Amino acid sequence: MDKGWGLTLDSSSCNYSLGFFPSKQPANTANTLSVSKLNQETMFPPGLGFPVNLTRRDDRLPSDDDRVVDFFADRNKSSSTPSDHDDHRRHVKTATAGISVKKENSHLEPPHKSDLDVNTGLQLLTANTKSEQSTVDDGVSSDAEDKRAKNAEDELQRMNAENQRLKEMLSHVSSNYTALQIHLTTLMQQQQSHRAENKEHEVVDGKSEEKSQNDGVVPRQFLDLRSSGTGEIDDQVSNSLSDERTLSSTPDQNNHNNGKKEITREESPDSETRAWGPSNKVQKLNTSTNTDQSSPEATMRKARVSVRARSEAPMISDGCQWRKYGQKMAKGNPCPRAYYRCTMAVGCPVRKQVQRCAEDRTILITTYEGAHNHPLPPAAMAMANTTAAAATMLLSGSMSSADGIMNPNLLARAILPCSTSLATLSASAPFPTVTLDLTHNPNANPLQFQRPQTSFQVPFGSGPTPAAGQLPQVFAQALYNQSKFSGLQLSQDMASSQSPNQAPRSSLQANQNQPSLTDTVSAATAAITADPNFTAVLAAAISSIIGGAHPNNNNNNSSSNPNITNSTTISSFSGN
DNA sequence: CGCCTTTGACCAGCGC
DNA sequence: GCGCTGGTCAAAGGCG
Repeated sequence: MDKGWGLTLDSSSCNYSLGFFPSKQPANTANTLSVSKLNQETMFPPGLGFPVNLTRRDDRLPSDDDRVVDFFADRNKSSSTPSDHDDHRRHVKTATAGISVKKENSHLEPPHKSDLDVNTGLQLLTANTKSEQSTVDDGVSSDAEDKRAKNAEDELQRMNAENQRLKEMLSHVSSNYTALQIHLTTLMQQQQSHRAENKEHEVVDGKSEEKSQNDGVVPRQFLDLRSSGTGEIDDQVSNSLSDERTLSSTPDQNNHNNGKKEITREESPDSETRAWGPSNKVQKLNTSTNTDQSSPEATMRKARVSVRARSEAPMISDGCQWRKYGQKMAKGNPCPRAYYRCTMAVGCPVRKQVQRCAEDRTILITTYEGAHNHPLPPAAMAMANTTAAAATMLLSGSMSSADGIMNPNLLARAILPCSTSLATLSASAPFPTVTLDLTHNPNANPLQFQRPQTSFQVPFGSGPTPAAGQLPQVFAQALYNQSKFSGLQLSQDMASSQSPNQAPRSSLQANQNQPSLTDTVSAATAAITADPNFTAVLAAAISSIIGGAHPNNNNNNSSSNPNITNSTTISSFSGN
């Protein structure tokens, strides 16, 4: 494995890891920061675009290496009375503050005892308490109590010191991330200026690039921050980003798509892209001031994600609870448009419109607006994170563009980098809108695929009808397509037919040529998409990588879903 | 009884 | 200013 950012999925330990891999390091020895699926409080610190292994130990959850749990187990065996046991439990919980950080073979600094396992002290405490217990049993009184108090005090001090060290580690990681982000921004700016000089060339290159995209040969690896030996950001990403800017700045380039409805500025006569609520102000806002950008909620409220999916049901099942508050006949569409608001929490700003497509009434157009301000059930995480990520990228893309115009190609490919025909941006609409066209789904349902050895269960909530439950399928299909082009590599038994050294592009070809591998990929995709934490990680990663993304995504806390039974390494960030 | 849908009224923005 | 349109509100009624 080369140097760069990567995401590893270790389902055997129920961990996702997103980290920076120094050169030639296997994933499991990389300087990764892992997110424990078992912990309910997986954190995505606002300043950090990637998850940090700052997890809270939960003694209700079993873990092989959780020495807190082990300690309690020992206490359960040796404790004389329940009250005594509870006292010890409280004591230890207070001492450890319930926070542990595990760093795997850090290359940033020499391994430290506390880095390897913060709970080491607990072993000592266990030994101490055990010896104390026997002492008490022998009838020796005051000296033992003093000794115990002293030991407890020492432990408290030690834990405080450990906590301090952990804080330093966190700030160190945070500063590293900030430095990387600044570096990325600088490189992108340099590339952009460089590309601007060669704009004439870009016009020509743009044609060939568009052709390649239409052929579906050249993937956009939107999470590929793999870098060269000096830790610099891959040129491909920078080129890609600057290419996008160049292309978007020349609208004519977007029309070289053989008449297909591709990533273009949507000239939709459909009224679905019209103003929505206070959105009528948007045109003013676009032309006058962007003061609302200072308000994340306001901007999130404006960004809209429209999903087109085939469904016979009146409304797709996305896991959320909605209340219909209005229905209108929209111009140009004989089908009424229904307005829903999220009722999973009081004051949740998320709304959605549901309307059938005028041209094809089997297509249900669902437009989401806003970000949930409450925890979501697992069934709702996929959709919520997808829309939130799309909205975040839409806004961040529009803000980060040099000319102040959002970058449709980049954004659409960031959402669905594999299939440019699936994502459409509407710049003409009052609101910046991402349209995910998920109606092109000729393949079999990957979620229904089952490997002989492994069976993946999909936790998405099924709708009242099969059609109503189709949405996760199309999302999985979209991700499946993405995986085909982003070099999704499966390790061990998941992809035994593929060499681990195989280049991602080769894996692309392998995917196209080998049905078995395609099935494997689809199965893995199903498993991955079935897990809401993955989408959370993905959304956070996307948000952080695209740059300046609004980190206040509330969709990062979800319950675990340890359905994946294989150890899978996603090297979709690998590129060349 | 509480929650939900229905549906007409109301409001705001935009174009003529 | 007026009409059109999109979006929201809220009263009324239905349903479990």
